[in-house]
Amino acid sequence: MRVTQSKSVVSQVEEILHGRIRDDTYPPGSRIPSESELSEEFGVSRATVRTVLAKLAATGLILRRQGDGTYVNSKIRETSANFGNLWDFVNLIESNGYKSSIKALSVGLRTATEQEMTALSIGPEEKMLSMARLFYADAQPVILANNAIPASYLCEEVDRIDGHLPIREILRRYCRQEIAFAITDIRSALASDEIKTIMGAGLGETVLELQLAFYSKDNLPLALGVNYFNDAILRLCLVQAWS
Amino acid sequence: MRVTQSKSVVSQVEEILHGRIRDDTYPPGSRIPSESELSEEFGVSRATVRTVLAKLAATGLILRRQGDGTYVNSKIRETSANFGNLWDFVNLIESNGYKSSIKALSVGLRTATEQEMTALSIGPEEKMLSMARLFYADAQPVILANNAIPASYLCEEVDRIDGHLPIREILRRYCRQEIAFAITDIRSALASDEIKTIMGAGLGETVLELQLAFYSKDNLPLALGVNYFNDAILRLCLVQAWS
DNA sequence: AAGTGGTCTAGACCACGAC
DNA sequence: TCGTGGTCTAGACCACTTA
Repeated sequence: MRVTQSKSVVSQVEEILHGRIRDDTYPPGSRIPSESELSEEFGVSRATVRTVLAKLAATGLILRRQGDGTYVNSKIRETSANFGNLWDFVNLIESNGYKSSIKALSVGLRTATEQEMTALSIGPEEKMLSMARLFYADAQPVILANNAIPASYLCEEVDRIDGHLPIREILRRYCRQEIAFAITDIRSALASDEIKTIMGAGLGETVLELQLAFYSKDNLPLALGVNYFNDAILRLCLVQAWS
Repeated sequence: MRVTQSKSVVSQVEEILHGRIRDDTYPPGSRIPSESELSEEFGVSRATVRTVLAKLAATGLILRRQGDGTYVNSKIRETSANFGNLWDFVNLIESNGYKSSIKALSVGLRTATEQEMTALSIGPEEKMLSMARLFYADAQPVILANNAIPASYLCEEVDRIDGHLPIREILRRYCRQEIAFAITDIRSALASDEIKTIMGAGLGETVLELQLAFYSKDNLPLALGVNYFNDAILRLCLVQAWS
């Protein structure tokens, strides 16, 4: 396998090894080649290989034992949610074993709420781009996602916006902004009548409420979100790994 | 500041920089010295400095901009929970601005439940060390934590166990096992009467239920936990950062 | 004793942003 | 243009596990 210059060497090697774990070239519980063997195979330095293996170990996908070797974690399915892709709902739904789809309920401008004015440090005259979307697991609605972006960030007309895109992609395309970090509050809540109507049968008495704030590298607040999550159907699953 | 050989150079530099952010030597929003300046100050290579800065950036504590510099993230309080220490409840309670304390409700042996036998791949004759503990924020109980460890892992007498220690420390001291990774399911639930009785006033209708499984580097399941979390009082807050 | 991962160095070159 | 962070290399030495 040769490595080209278009993407970074690290991310290329990462994709290859990730793929080998996914397709059982390296089966669960098995030992994968040593750092020196991998660095020789890919024609890269051992430091580069170590960077990749450290990333995979951080997600819990592999376990490393000094003096012994590196093993594929048999307790973690490749598909299971981990911290990095946790709020990637499409991925989350599919890793729960369903087919995912998105329905855009509404996309449009409105005035900012009190809460938004505080969180985004904007004035009362400022408009917000507000989006409501419903994520389905097979035919069952499981996540109601409300997101809002200050309209001043928009570089394009509102009616050109594709309501099916993830928030990260919307900010990238229509605002030319990149998310650097996000802060999430996780709460439990009683399912309101409105949510029960929208989410339909298969909803328990309670839902998970995820309150999100997205920021740029310049510490600029880019967007706010409130997501209602039907945890009777979907598992919200986190993996933590320590070195 | 000289660096000794007792701990790793990386962790020493990390502690120093972390401390400087905590005590406002590097105030929120300010630019911190460049990689070369830091490597010169500490007498370590630039690679070592980069390892430290990558760790801090992964927790969202600093923001790095190529061609510009490295800045202290003003949106993240040093004390706020991040992924690495998320299930460190003492830390979590104190980062919410309370004084934390722990009450051990019960510590003892019992037979394994069906669920535990499946999750731990053990037989019906196997005993479990079961612990119930209550975490307080000031005088208010906020987390009810139930943990169970297969009794076969124990190296010491049950009555010598200190019920106030965190699960990681209990496994270390009394079982000589180290946690390598953990899998958590987050759910919302109605507060049962039993929980209402234990947690008392200040509890909402719903609670967060955190179901945990801890594993060793050998992929051995070490312990299971079910935690009930009063999210009316305590914020469960996650920070994610992308490179 | 041999092989594994863990730590650290010194230096090269590149991409990007501010001035 | 200059200084910043981003990427990658080659190699040294150590700690640990296994045989």
